[in-house]
Amino acid sequence: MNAPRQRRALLEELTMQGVRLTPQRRALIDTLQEAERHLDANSLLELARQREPNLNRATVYRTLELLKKMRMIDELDLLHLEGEKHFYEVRSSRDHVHLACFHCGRIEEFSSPLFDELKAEITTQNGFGIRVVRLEVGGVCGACSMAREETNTDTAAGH
Amino acid sequence: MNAPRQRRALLEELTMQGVRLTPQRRALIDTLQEAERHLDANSLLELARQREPNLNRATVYRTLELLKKMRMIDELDLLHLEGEKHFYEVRSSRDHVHLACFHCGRIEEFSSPLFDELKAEITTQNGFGIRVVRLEVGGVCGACSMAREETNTDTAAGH
DNA sequence: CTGATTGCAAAGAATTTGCACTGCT
DNA sequence: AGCAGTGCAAATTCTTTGCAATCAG
Repeated sequence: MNAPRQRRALLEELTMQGVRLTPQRRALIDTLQEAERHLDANSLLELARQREPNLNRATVYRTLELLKKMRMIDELDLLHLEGEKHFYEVRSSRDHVHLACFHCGRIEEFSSPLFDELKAEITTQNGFGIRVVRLEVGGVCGACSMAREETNTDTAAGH
Repeated sequence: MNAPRQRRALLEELTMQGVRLTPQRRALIDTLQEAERHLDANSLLELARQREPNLNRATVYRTLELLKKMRMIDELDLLHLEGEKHFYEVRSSRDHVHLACFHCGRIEEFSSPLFDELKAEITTQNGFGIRVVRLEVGGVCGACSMAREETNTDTAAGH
């Protein structure tokens, strides 16, 4: 019972800001909020069309731009694991690191007090007013590196 | 007396890895290393052509790909401050944050022990083998936010 | 000598834009 | 009713690719 509340909040926030609520936008926002993975523009289009068949690709980009500007979503690249697309996620209460595994392609999220401290440091030491933070890490995830070690016990070529 | 030494190191590293050293690659690597700002593929092409006029755009991309794979350069987006280009920098000894000012467009670099600790935490807590780290922060830099405050003392709209 | 590297030109992927029409508030 | 929002199709921007010619080691 959490997602519906959050969704309403987003939609309300938009109307409060004087943004018109069209069926297209509703479909896009609902889709973004219910997504279980990070969506790129194209997947978002396809998924949102299941709710609102009358939805154009250009509208997707325009809406993403809008939501980005209103700081309701964050844009990620996930280190270009697949092509040059961007991925989007609804802004959560807490910034987190994205760990992208080059091997299996999985994305882990990780938040830590150290991250928050680092942000605080940036603000105080540089007088920098943070609006967006994007921390992406690429490498080999725990599961994959274990799998690799097993494979490599006989070859002795550990990487 | 530092840059030349570093340059030799990069070129040597490449030959050691059995990579052929063409004039084109030399020009690209020299240009990257002597650059005072973050270069995108197109600026890199233009600058490197001053050294090696016989240099094609495709070669630029292929070389960047090579250097990325060999972990000699890092790729940045700088939060798409201008278009969707990528920017490149020679890997330095220490990872650092990129602070991109939405107002004046300047890029500040910032490194901190906290950042290193955070990376260590990612390794130990997640068993994640880090290969690339990209931390990009967007907002308003110190200089610009001071300038804004002055402008806003009479309007009282402090953001 | 020979396979890696390049140039060229064309293709591709992702995103943006101009304009007439539509529909939210 | 009026203007923000949309669809459509064309344009842009950035990057990749196939293939023949070239060159580094």
